[in-house]
Amino acid sequence: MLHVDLDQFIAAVEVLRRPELAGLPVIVGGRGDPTERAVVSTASYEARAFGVGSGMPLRIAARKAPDAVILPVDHEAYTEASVAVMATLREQPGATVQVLGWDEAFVGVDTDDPEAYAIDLRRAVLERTRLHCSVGIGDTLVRAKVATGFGKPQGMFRLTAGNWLEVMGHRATIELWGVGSKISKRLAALGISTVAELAAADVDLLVAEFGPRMGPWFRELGRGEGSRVVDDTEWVARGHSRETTYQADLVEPAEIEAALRTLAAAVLDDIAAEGRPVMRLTLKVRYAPFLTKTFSRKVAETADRDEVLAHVSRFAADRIEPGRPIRLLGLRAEMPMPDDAREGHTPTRSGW
DNA sequence: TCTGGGGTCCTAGGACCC
DNA sequence: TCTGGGGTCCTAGGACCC
Repeated sequence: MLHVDLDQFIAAVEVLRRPELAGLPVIVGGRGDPTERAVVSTASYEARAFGVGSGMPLRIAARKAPDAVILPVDHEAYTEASVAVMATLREQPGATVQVLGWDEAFVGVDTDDPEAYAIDLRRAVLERTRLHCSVGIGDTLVRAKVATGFGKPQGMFRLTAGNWLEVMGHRATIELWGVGSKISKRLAALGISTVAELAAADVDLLVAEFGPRMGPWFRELGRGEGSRVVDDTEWVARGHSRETTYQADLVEPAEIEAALRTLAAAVLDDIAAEGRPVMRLTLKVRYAPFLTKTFSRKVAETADRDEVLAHVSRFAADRIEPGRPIRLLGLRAEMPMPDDAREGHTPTRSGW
């Protein structure tokens, strides 16, 4: 199977509609104002050369690359480009497409020459959308996904059971898809630093540290093993959420109430658009400067807006500490899964 | 340097039931 | 004195990804 990942997707979309930006350091984030609380969504390769990367506070990015063009995030433009890319992938002969995000997807295909297929696919995406992508080829989803990193930019790479350990064995576990900084540190504390060590680790040791599901799963990850199935069943959201970081901390009860209503309205609009009820609410509060609390409450299934709003108000009154400055509020609502989806696999994580 | 926003899944521990 | 065992449901929190 193949994994397709667009190169510097967001920055590339911006450059397409402003050709004069080609070759310049471009940073996209927040409302495009580096004096605000916001972070970098994407930086062009030219901006990355200054040490700017995704997730970095916009203020810091602007300091590192003072001449960079800083643009606001434009979700609609990226969604539109993404739709065109995914449609192109689905048009490829024999392709099964599993979308992972705006700018990446797995493509399942039965072919004797995946490299030739990948070349055709990259050309088709470029012709249709003027966007460049990189392709990973693998015999499992994990190997295909990891392979893409070695193909970037504008290239391709193949990882299989045959060369996995040769290519990945000596690398740090954090280079695996699904191992982040915390897990890599916990693994290191167990004496497991490299992918090869993880692949050969004692599964009981991993179970004791990470539990009955994650333990064995991490060892599979070290071996590059996992699902070989590209799943194109339609995505059903488990929930919807909104969160906002306020430019000035909230203190007054009235402004907190108003902020919550704004969040709730947006979340309820998303859910109403799907015609589904609400089953559980999660409230997220970040007290200044950076203490984050989340609270979760199951509610009687309802599609009634006022009822949900009343739940949110009561919940907030119960949980939010009065008088303490609030930097962020978030609200997530979860929906019951439809019966047909509930039975199925979960494509993102346990599907590996 | 000071940390967005939208998602998913897993684990632990307490309450409760038989 | 020492205090079952299994199961489900619920909430809080952790970790990861794009």
